[in-house]
Order: sequence, then C-alpha cells, then structure tokens
Amino acid sequence: MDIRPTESELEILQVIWRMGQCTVRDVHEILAKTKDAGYTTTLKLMQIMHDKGMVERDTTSKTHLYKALFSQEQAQSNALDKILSTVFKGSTSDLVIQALGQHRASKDEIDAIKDFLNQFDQHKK
Amino acid sequence: MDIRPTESELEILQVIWRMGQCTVRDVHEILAKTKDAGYTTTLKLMQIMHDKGMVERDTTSKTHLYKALFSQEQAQSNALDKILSTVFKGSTSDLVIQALGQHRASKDEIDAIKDFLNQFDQHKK
DNA sequence: ATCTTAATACGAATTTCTTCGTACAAATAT
DNA sequence: ATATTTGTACGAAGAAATTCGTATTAAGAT
Repeated sequence: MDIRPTESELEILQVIWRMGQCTVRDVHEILAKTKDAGYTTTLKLMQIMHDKGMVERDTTSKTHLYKALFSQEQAQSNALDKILSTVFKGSTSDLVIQALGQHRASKDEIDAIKDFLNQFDQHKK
Repeated sequence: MDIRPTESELEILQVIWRMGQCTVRDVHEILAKTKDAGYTTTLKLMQIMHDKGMVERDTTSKTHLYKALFSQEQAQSNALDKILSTVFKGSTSDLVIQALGQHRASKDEIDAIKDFLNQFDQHKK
C-alpha cells in the first residue's frame, strides 16, 4: 500500500491514531474546533481514505467505525524519507541538527537523544 | 512569500540550489535522467514558479537564467515545521530519534550531532 | 538569404484534492 | 405512527498541480 496521505487525510489520521477507532462524527467534531469544514466533507474524505485502503471500517451498525491501517510510526518514517530526499540531500545529520536548532528541545529531550546516540555507538563498535 | 513548493517544484529547486543559477534546459536535462517529462513541462513549471515569486529570472538574453528566491535552509525549516505538526505531534525528540534510528548515520555524523548537543547544553546553563 | 535548431509563451486537457449539496435510509423521539 | 434527527452514498463543482501541444520568435548554420 502506498502511504502518502494528503494534508487533509493527515488531519483525519491524527484523530484516528489518537482515538484508536472512531466515527466520522468524532473526527468531525475535533476538526471543527480548529477548522471550519462541513460534516459531509469529512465523511467524503474518510470514504475516499477507505477506497484508497488507508483505513478499514466496521459497518455492522449504521454508524461506521474507522481504524487506521498503518501506524503513525509508519507515516513518520515515510515523511522523513520524503523530506530527506527532497530538501536534505539525504543527510540525516543535517536534518537532525536543523531540527534541534530551530525547535528548542527540553533538557529531558536532549538527554534522551544523547542516550540514544550512545547506545548507537556501542552497536557500531 | 509563501514557501510551500510542491513536489515537482522541489525537484526543480534542488537543481537550482545545486547550480546556483541555471536555465530551463539545465534543469530539464538533469531531471530527465531519473524522470520522464517533456521539456515544455519543465518550462511551464519554472514559469509558474516565477509567477509565484519563488524564483527570479534574468531575461537579458534569449535563454533565461533562473535563481531561487529562498534558500534550501528555509525550505528545510519549513518542511520540518510541517511534518513536526502533522505526524510528530510536535515532538522534536521523537523526530530526531526516528531519523537516527531509521537512516544509519556515519560515525562522523554522530559526532557532529553530539558536538552540537553539547554546545546546546552550554547555552542553556 | 534561408533553413534549421532551440528557446519562450500560452492555452488547454488531465489528474488529484477538496468541498458541499441532495437523496435516501435508519434510529430515535413525540 | 409520524416526525425529526443522524447517518451514509454519491454526483458534481471548484481549485490546484501537472502535462503537453502548438505557435511564434531568436539565434545559429549553410
């Protein structure tokens, strides 16, 4: 399956990932807080996502229940691959340094990253 | 200006950034190696990018010369912001750790990142 | 001078994404 | 039972991105 959700699809997926499983209304109500789109717009998008095989749905009862067919981690991995090749010339370290430079991380976050790097080193040697 | 190049525009920008300045043919020939699109398609895209204010061009001679009006760094920053908010829930450390985990970095790259982190710490304290 | 090649301009077709209105069906309330 | 509310289906319009063909003009070759 092709994991390349569009902008709007990602907004919806975020809600689905957070809730694990949800209805069109669930999604719509959350999106409506920050955005202003009609209910049937959200419905249609979720139907299209179903057609594309991004989500599955349980149609047992009248109100359908949607679940994602891939994880947020997979979407993250995909998004990283894409920007690495399109704007970072493939350099992971450029990406990491840019990310750390522009969005300051907390001490805890930095420590987590350091730990990760040390673990990494050990594997290499 | 709005820095949100599309997929195709990014392919073109990569060439422009690399060469600093170039003609439609320059771009087209490089893209043609990996992709198969007509010359006028590339031309049209570059004209549109000009209309959008992404590139400037020198029309002194018949063959126009294009330059980017924003840097690769700006595009990187933008791309990072976008995926942070859409797939990483805003967590920079998640992004960094994912990036390091999935694309193995060389020893040098890891050292560069460590240096950067240490520098970072000092600023904080 | 004329022919050929190489360039830009531009309209238009195509595709993909987004949005919404309307129709209809099921569930709920009166 | 009937009316209202809540849901899905679906066509179609609108907008944005992509692609390409044709016309025209400028430069270079014969």
